[in-house]
Amino acid sequence: MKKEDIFKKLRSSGLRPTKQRVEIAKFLFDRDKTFHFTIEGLDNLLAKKTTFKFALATIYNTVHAFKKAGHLNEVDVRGKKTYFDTNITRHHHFYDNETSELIDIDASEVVIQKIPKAPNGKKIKNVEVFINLKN
Amino acid sequence: MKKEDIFKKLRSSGLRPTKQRVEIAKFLFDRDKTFHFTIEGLDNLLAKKTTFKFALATIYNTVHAFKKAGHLNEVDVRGKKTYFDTNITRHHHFYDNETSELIDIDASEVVIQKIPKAPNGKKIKNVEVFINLKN
DNA sequence: TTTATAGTTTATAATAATTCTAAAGTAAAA
DNA sequence: TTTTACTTTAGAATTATTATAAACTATAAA
Repeated sequence: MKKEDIFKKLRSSGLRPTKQRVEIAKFLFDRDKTFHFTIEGLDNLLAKKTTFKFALATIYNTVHAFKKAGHLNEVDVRGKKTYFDTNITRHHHFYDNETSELIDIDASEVVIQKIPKAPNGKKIKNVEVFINLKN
Repeated sequence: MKKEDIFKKLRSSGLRPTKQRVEIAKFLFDRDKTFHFTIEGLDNLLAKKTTFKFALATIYNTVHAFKKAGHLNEVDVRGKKTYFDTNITRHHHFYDNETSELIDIDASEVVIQKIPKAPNGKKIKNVEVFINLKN
């Protein structure tokens, strides 16, 4: 992913391509596979993998800005920390309780035959399947 | 639900039937329909609906003791607060983002036709379907 | 029944994750 | 350039939850 593309990605979603945002975007989006993370985890990884120094608040700000712009998804996981996912397509998750690890499941791998209809006046926004794993 | 039954329920799961536990158990389990709550919500309701005074820590302790004993389930909901559910059978949920309300879906109302197999050496513990609602 | 003991409750302090604040810094517009 | 609006930052504040340790209480033992 070229620097220009990152700039475009940021600009097109109304985000100024600051040093911090570009570094974080490079780290998050320049990869082949989906990446799941918590803010704390991202903070640690950025500290290790980049020479740049980020305020924790900036990581919160940036991740939320990316999420708002649709570049990141938030995942429902039981527990205190919020998980994010670079996979923004509709998909599902395995969750390994032992390791607190999330694994993506492509939407095509889950077929639901029957589902109840939404209650009074409501509509179904989306259906998430969450598969808990054990050893 | 008679007081004796509550005593039994508590004793049989190794919990002394203290005043606090009996009151909270009555409030939680003596109802026809499933009840979903957060600790904060339960605290407010207990303050309104009972004459008894509970320390917040006791509510946390008690709810966790009930959960550990299998009388309550914890539900995965995005957000800071932990949700609990008096429905301890395997089931699914609607979640109404507008009102932060959970609605139970009976297991029989969801039929999944296809599901991926668990990764390397892991087993599937359970499958949760979470249906987000919109207006 | 008392007494002992082990489990409970309580107020408060501590912790953890996250958000807020306001000052200093920086990208882009004028 | 200069200005303006957006960003970053360190640290304070907030929120949900857990830990602590002293007072209390249900139960077992005498």
